[in-house]
Amino acid sequence: MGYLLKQAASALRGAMDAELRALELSVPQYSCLELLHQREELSNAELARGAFVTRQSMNLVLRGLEKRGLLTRPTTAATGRARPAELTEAGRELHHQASVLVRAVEQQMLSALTAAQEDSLRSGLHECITGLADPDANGPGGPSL
Amino acid sequence: MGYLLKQAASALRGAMDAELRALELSVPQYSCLELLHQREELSNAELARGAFVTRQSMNLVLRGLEKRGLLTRPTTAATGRARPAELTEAGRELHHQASVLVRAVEQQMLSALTAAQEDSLRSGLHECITGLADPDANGPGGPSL
DNA sequence: GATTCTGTGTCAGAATATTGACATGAGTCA
DNA sequence: TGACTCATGTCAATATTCTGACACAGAATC
Repeated sequence: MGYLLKQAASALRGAMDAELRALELSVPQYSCLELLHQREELSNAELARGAFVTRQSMNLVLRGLEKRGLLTRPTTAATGRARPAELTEAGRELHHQASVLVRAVEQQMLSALTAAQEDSLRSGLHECITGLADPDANGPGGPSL
Repeated sequence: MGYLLKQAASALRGAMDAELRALELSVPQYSCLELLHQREELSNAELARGAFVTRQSMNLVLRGLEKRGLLTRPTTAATGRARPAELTEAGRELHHQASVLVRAVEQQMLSALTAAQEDSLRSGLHECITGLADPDANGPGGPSL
């Protein structure tokens, strides 16, 4: 089962990578754009958690995107150390193009599934995530018993 | 949905990584051991495909494992250039220890799912994989329509 | 008010994976 | 036989990511 999950994720990433290459975007870069599209004003650390990479990796991604003029970050933090990023017009435009490609990949991935199956898959994955995230979910008596 | 898949795969990998660290094994290394356990006599390229990495990466993994005495490869190829790897006794032992840990992680991941849900998830993932693998599955008329 | 704790951004180094390339062996076909 | 194609193993260089570490800002605690 774990193997299946890995295989599916690998296939998805490969397909996304192939599509996004036309826009000179990597998967983490697209993830960053997508997250900022859904909700602007996200800090580096928040983006890193959302894209499942470390703060350091996201920092490099962010710099690259900033250098390409796709997003802006205030030079000084308004509060704390967080410098929330924001998409520029060019960033929004590129994200739109990319999202079309990614959406097509997703639809192809789900093309053989009915709506009910899709919903079941969604909830199943969600259960898997919460199962792995909460090591104490099955009681404090000990996970192995 | 793609996000959920990525999240689940990331969580699984993280959990596996944390467990396998005790045995000084990385996830690709474990994948290699697992593949060889299921079927011995696998070449470098076959292992690479099975573990979703490139031949070059698997080559490094294989060398590391060979240096640790966990597997052996003939110095000369019997036929072609393929030098099929084989687990040593130490390799089988370490794989056994690792598989116990990984199995526990998988069970925890699936702990909140019923057998039926698990089966549904399995088939759903399988459909996703085949959907991404066969770009012409929905007919040669064009994927976008 | 001082201390601790948590969260954040960043630097440096190492580990890892990938792209690109090349040589070798096997099968195919004219 | 010779040319072609395909798969494999490996090398080199590059790119990406992670681990470890440090400094800073705010909240919590005493």
